[in-house]
Amino acid sequence: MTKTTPGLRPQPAIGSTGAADALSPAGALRIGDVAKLVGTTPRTIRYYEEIGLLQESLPRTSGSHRLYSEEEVDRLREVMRFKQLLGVSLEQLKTLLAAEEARSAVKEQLRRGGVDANRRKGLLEEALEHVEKQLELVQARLADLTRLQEELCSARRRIRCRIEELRSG
Amino acid sequence: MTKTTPGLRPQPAIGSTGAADALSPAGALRIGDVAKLVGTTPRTIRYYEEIGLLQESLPRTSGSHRLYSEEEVDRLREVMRFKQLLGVSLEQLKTLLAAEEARSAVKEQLRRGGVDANRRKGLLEEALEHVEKQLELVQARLADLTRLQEELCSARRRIRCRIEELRSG
DNA sequence: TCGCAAGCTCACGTCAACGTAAGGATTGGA
DNA sequence: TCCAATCCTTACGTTGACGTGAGCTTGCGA
Repeated sequence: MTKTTPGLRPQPAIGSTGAADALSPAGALRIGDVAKLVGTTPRTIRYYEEIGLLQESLPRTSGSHRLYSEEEVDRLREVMRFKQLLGVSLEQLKTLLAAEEARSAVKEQLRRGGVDANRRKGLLEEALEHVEKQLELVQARLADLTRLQEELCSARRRIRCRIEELRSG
Repeated sequence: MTKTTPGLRPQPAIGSTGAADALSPAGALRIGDVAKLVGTTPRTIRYYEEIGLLQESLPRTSGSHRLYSEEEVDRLREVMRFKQLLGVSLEQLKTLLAAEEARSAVKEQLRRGGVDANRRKGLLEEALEHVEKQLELVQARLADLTRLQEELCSARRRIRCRIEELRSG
């Protein structure tokens, strides 16, 4: 706690330098605010954009400061969550999270009122595939972890039993 | 698949250059065999030894080739399992896996017939603490993964529903 | 209008976790 | 005995995932 403690945990605060709502697009956030919200650093966000894990954050401000919508914040949250829980590389995450892109493409198409049913169905099925792939991974990991947990529990039982033996025997 | 595909998956084979049982100590394995068994490389095993994650593999052959017992292979398996499932650094693993050391100390003491009950109890309680720490971590991870799984399941449901709507509506 | 915190773009630094190559010693089978 | 495969140590290279300035521009509260 010598410095200013950059804060690794997500901050519930929203306003960065005071009260700041309704910037250019509705509810746009700057990179520093986003970083605090999700518990990371601006550099990391830029890096994720650099390697194509996040889109290029268009549009920016009249200058060239990045602006983020709530959706993009959610996307970032997903990225970090999958990264932490599945322990996969960012490269793998790029393909794994293609689902989100399909989903947001669906939303986008919905908003524009484009009602090409075939195209929508295609996008939905694509999204479905990706989600199923994610599920497979998550469930495989869950199975492994559950086995590990069981083994640890029985190890704990055995140890407790031995201690008990020593105490009474 | 252009090169020789070093083989990342654990091999069920045991004999390395043919049939090799009963070397110096009973059932001793050489580093290459161990690597194949657990699905890694000799370099990695040496590295783990170098940073103190594995003990120094004593004794060696009359030359200075490392020899491993089944116990040491199991230890390595544990290391890799925790690493993959918990996604922690090797440094953290060093403290986290101290449990195994306590447990093997107990076994060691048992084999030697040393029946200092107090010492044994101490070791057992130490092992218990470590196992409980491991369990906490595993269970926390399990909880997070379970939530993620549920969310993915409901996302899947929603997508399927929409596809169905498109099909019949 | 001014000032300063926060952003931007290079570009180099870093740290963990190994890979890889060099040069030589060991092993176990033919 | 001999030799190809394996192993040894030492040391430098690499890759992913950011950290850390430098030098400059922007945003915004006083």
